Amino acid sequence: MDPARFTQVDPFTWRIEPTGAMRVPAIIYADEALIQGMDEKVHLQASNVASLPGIVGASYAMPDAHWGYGFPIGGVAAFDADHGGIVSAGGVGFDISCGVRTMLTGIPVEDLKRVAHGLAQALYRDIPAGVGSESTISLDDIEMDDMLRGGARWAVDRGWGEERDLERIEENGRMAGARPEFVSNRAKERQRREMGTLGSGNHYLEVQAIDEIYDPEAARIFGLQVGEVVVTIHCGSRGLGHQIGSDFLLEMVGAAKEAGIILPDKELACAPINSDAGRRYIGAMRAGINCALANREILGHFTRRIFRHFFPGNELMLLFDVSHNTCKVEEHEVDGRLRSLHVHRKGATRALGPGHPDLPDALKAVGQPVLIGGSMGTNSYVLAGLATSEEKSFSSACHGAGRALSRHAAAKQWGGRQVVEELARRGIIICSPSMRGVAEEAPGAYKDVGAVVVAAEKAGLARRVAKLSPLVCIKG
DNA sequence: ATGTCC
Repeated sequence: MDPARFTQVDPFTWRIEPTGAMRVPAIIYADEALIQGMDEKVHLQASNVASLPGIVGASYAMPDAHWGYGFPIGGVAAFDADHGGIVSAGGVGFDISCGVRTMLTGIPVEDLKRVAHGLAQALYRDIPAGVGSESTISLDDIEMDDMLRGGARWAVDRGWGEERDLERIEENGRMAGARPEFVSNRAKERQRREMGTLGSGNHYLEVQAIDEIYDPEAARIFGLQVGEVVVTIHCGSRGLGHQIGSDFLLEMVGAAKEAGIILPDKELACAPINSDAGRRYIGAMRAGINCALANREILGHFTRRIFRHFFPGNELMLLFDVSHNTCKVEEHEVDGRLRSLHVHRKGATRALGPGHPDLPDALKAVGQPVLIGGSMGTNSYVLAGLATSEEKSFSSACHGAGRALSRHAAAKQWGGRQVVEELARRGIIICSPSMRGVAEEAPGAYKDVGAVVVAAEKAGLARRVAKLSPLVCIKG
């Protein structure tokens, strides 16, 4: 995008003044190079979101923002129910509660490398990955509803996780207010055999080395040490979340019309928070959040089992589990007044600063771990929340590198085998059921995640704590 | 993202 289309507030803040139907400004956090490389559609989509009823503050886009369905991916927007605020399925995203968890192994990189090939094979064999992948777990109707109400808490109670994980998961592992009765039977049917599966696209399980520490005090509290290994899992609510999104997108087109909301783009379909469709979506979406939390907890459990086979007695400690596709009710200070807002984060990570009451005691001094997934074969980062992000982005930060090339363009440019071989030469083991998928996820198809996290840090959204590099990647 | 178009 042409930087001249913005009012530059500071080197990392770019503002679109309200024009036409926009009720508030749109604000993008990025450096000039990221703005120049950013999808043209982000300007339009962030402006469109700013026109929706009840929006508070501004429509925000993170440094990794790119074109999405209606709302940009990397978008943050908060709405006030008492001022006609809306909720939008497209503002959450199709993969409800897609997110990242990182687990600490305490294993030195040298020890891991000795068993890397066997470990990769075992992970690939036991972690179902790819489109339509199914696990050995099958849920009947009662179990399904228990899972949708209980999230990771349910998984722990069923023996697929550990009690102490829960305080390291957003919402302590269980999203309150979930309403399984508002989730369609079709959505539940799709999920019946998909618990504990990775899915496809940009989802992965990665064994990573801690390469560099930027903030020694935060790293110490997070338990991150250079030369040790961590495991990061990126996935979401699989078929169930996707079906909830599809069901309600359709319904919200009608709901918006009924409420007299003029949509600049049909993909912004939404419903007033205080409406039947709005309330039902929120209840169903929260059930979708629990599905994703349970899914990542089960995947963590499978991972522990495999690691213990190679490293007897090893305990994988959960650093944190955080979503980047949600709509959550949160208290935020706006113009000196505390307001209850429905905060949509679509491809944006919650990033609570130090001292936030929702953080576990052990993390209060440094702030929330903000887990930034790189693309396959590139670095990932662990950031920590900053107090400044509260007023800048309703306590949100970026979520990953963001695509530079479309899936189609990437598949035209590279072959899957070629990508696997090139990464193997750099000592990175890739296992995937889909060579087409590997080509689409080639490192060159993504922006530089390093530039994204520096921009997030300089903009005051979150600060860098550690850099991770991949050793083994199980790719969906 | 997604039983990648019921």
